[in-house]
Amino acid sequence: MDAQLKRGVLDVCVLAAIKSEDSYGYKIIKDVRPVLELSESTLYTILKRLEEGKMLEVRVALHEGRVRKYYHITHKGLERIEEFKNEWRSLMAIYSFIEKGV
Amino acid sequence: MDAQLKRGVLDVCVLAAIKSEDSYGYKIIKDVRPVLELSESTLYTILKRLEEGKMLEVRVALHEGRVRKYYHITHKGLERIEEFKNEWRSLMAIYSFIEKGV
DNA sequence: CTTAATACCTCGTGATATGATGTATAGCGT
DNA sequence: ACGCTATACATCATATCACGAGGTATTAAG
Repeated sequence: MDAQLKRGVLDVCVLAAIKSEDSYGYKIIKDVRPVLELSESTLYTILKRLEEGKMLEVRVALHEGRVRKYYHITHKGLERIEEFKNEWRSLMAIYSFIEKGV
Repeated sequence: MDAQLKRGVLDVCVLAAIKSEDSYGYKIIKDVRPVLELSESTLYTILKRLEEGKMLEVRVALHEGRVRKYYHITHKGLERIEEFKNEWRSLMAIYSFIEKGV
């Protein structure tokens, strides 16, 4: 998929991936990949950004000798998802415009 | 609308605006604005990029003493629009993912 | 003469996706 | 013991791109 088109949806996809259950980087990648390819460097950049933006909270845990960072979505993160759903309506209008032309 | 979400659709919107009839910068802005806000600096940047990418061709004309640059879509430009329509299908799948979560 | 509309353009900045690269552990086959 | 793969994290340099700020020039209206 076009890199530019990804930009608007990647953040929200990551939030959606942790919405119903806390998750960690490696698992998020596996969950999101079937619907949208993303690299590790991209994911960890996004997670950091979302944390700075208070969209999620981090909790470190040990799992079979390895460190895992579990991410939990915040109220603000949930709001971001709702905001995207509203933007989707605008996107539908844009699609109509592209289909029909002027 | 979110700046990041725009990135994937702006180019195609401009192409759609000249698809059925040749147009020029100032008019393109007026035509696209109702569906998607864009500034002049953005539009002219996009037009230059699309020209470099052979998506459109330019023709200079005089209109009531003022210079106008008319843009005409190329075969490649039309292909770009079709490509977007395919990407739209992926985008729908992504939307479902965001709605449902994991 | 001033203001608004038409019509073009450039430059610097901030945001951000990604490949390359690095670190470390667990488990499995040979 | 050794190598390989999967798991799991992270950083940095680079390229792309939307946009505000600013610039030039003509026409028409007030």
